[in-house]
Amino acid sequence: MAVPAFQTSPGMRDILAPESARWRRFTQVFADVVEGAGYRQIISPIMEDLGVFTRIGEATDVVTKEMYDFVDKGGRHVALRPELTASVCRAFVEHRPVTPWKAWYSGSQFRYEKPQRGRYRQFDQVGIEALGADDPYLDVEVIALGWEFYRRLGLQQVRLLVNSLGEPDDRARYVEALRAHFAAAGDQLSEQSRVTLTKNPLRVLDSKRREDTTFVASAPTIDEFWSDAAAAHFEAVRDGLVALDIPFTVELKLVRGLDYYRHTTFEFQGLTLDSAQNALGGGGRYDGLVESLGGPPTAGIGFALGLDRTLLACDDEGTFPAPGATVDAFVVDTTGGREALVITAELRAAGLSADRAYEQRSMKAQMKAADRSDAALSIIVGTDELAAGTVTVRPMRGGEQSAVARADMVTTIQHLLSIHQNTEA
RNA sequence: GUGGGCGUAGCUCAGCUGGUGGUAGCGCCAGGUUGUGAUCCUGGAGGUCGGGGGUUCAAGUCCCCUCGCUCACCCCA
Repeated sequence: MAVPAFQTSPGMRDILAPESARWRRFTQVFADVVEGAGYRQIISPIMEDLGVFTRIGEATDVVTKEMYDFVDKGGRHVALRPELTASVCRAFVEHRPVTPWKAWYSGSQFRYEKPQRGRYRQFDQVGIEALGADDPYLDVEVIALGWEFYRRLGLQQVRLLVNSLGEPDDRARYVEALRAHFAAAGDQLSEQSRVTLTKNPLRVLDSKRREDTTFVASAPTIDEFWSDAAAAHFEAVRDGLVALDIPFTVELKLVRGLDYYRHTTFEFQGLTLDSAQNALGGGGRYDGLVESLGGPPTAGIGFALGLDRTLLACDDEGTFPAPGATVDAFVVDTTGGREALVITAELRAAGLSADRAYEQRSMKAQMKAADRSDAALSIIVGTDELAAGTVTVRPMRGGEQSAVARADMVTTIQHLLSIHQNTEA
């Protein structure tokens, strides 16, 4: 038997440069936006007790069939986090920070699903959560930060959908109305939707099957069931969005997949992504989730934005490209490599980025490597330079090369780089 | 989880109805240029044709299984 060629597990992958640098920048841009609004980072464990996530809702697919759960060696039933809102609420209960508590996060999450483009078993999201404030204008702030993030990435083709699921009682009455409506359709409804109806009538609204479209279209809408308080809350949210000039569409049949939402829900759709995976991100208000995790009654709202799909949208719009990698200086040494070792260390100590070649390759090969590194300068050391105590500094993007005394090398290079930057700017 | 499509060098791909030695481009390495990259020329390395089994005188090409990717459903980021 030959040695097996290992591959990543299904739905999981390696992110190599330059895409990895793009991921890093993605998170950095997000952090800049939300830190500027008073949100502070939380780094939580990648797995939790299973119970933390079952509070998301026993009827959600995320809990019932997509959980990466197992029993560890201590007999604890744990799960890789399928989302981060529940973890953040668990942390809130555990640490009881002063409210309003505003946190942001980034990281991998796991759902055991059949992989598809833009849908992986290990996927990355960035998000924010604001706990302890029941204020419709906080809803607006949260939505606005998501909107601003897309703007910073350069995305234009994003649509914001908003809805309100009302208060728990409103929602319960609406669910009953939906159940009656779809039940009346009998077996004209698709078989799968009839199954969904028994578990979670709300999600029948999400069906994309042709048999269901007329019944979905004629279904009652949530606005008929809003209490006065719920209607007022949603009215304030819409008014706030208008005040901030954020365009939105009220979508009364917008049903998010997680059961804990009440009042405001919203979703950002990528208009260039015409596949079924067009949700770039979404969120909503989840007053009550903290309580279900053993904490005091606490209001909460937040969102999560998917990294993969957002980057696909960026690709489509030709924005936020992967940054190119470059280096200040590449050291070419034909005297054995010892000089290159010392010179790169000296340059790095001076705060410059420096790379070099290995294995004593030919000068031509080393120059080729210098070119490939996209270095601004190459620093050449041959037997002549070694004897004279100099190095040859060669600009790689045009200009004359020159001999420089070793003692003046760093300052000369710093000078050349600053000139170079000025001419490029 | 269900169904459709695909799987040939590091990458992008030729390979017609199974028939004599598996393409090409890019990339990589070396030489042309006894110290100078990005251009040009020449040469070279690199392939279990995803894996396994079967049909056949003969399989990259047909059949079955399997793995992976992809699209739709489901669901969602």
